[in-house]
Amino acid sequence: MRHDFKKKSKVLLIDDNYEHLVGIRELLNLEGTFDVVGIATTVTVGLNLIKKYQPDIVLLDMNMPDKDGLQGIIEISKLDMGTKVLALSGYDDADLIFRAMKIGAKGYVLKTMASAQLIYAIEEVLNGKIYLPLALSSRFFEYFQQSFREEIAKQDSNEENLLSYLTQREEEVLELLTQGVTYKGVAGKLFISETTVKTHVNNIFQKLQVNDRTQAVLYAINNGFLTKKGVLTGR
Amino acid sequence: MRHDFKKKSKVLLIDDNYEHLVGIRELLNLEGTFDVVGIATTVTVGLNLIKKYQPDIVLLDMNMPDKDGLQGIIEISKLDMGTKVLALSGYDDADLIFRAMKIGAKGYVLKTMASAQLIYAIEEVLNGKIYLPLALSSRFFEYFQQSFREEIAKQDSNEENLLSYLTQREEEVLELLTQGVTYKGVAGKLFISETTVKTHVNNIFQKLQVNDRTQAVLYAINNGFLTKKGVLTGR
DNA sequence: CTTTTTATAGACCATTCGGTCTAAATCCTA
DNA sequence: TAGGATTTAGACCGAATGGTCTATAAAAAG
Repeated sequence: MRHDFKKKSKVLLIDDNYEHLVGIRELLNLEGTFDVVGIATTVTVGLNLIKKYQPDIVLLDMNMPDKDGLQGIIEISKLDMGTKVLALSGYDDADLIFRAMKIGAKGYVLKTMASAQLIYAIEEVLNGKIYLPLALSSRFFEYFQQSFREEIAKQDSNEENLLSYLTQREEEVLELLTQGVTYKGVAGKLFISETTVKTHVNNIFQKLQVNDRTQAVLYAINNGFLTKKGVLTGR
Repeated sequence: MRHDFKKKSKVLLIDDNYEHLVGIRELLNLEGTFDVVGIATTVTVGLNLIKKYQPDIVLLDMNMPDKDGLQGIIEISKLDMGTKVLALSGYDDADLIFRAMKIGAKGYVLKTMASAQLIYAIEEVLNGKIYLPLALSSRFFEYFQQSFREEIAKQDSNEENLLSYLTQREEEVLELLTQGVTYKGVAGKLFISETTVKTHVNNIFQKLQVNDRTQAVLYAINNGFLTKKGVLTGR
């Protein structure tokens, strides 16, 4: 399903570089299928224009003087108007790309890109797709995998993961501990005596080599206990 | 920099469907630039072949009988031989794609794809790149953004986040609590009396509406306290 | 220049938690 | 079936934690 042909798509531009701003506006106007409803050189002004004109898409420069471009994306999405954000930047900073995509940008393009590519990116995003140039998506994936590397290393290391020494029952107890339940509470939920819970908990401490419940909970969280349980699925 | 021309790249195939396995082998042999050093119909056998032949790349079917394909990726990377994994699957399951990429797959291709595309994907991965067909990378990004949506929602909701009521000092104390430090420990680290720490902690409990330190720590973790502090950056 | 907030700290007490020891019933395995 | 692991549970004690109240000095807000 391609986007609506009858109405021109409403576009809003936010960039602190006025020359660039006007340049893009001219480019989009020449294209004929876009209606640039507003331009802004600050995020704050841009947000007000978005509220007023309800554009379909916003081209947002990541390097803004008044506010962080990332914060801009968050605030636009908080308006909850379904406005799509295409991030613009001069640099192919992997971390920036990752964070922009993470908080909901529909695409990320470099200012150095050919104008035809920019047009294409805008159209793709308007059609509900996500646009990342090949080079940037590579950077993205590298960063993505890197950021999960340590996390994975912990979870898959069956040999070093002290959690694997826990018995079934101890896991159940630990799971309740990670929900902030007290001895009494655990006893009630598992239908066993409070003393028994204490015994289990003490054994857990021994196995995880910690001294108190807080440390046990932290160990569990930092070593994939919850993700294994499916409590935090999707992460 | 393209990959080495002098030596053929060593490829290993793991797929429980023998017909498919042989088909791909023929395809790669015909291509002439690949050396299929082994084929396996189970992950376990595949792992042994990898140890023996040290292939440059492994084409790994995600839908295996003996072990999960995801587990296969993890175990291959645990061999720590730099073996690249190209995931094969019959379905474009967003969750599966996401998880495969998360744990380090260098690419993901559908079995229904044209053989020329498969060849291309293998070459890209061998050249150190990451290959995802456009359609799949869209699915990936959708899933990616979806999985971070709730997390973001919490962190940016300044209005509902009880953490914002904490004073500077209380935040410092809470940060130490999230490291499993005791009253005595906090007192020592902040150079204040133990009583003072208790006062702060009690105030924190009031503000976060919890009853004990474990619950406070859990609230902090679940509401972006650590990520704001930059402790878990990159996530 | 007041008022409020924040940071500090003590006293007191009840509750919870953690450590250790013992022990019985059950389950699993060799 | 004998031995080991698991789950259950009690007793006892000291240490840590949580609740409440009061109070002072400094800092921030008005």
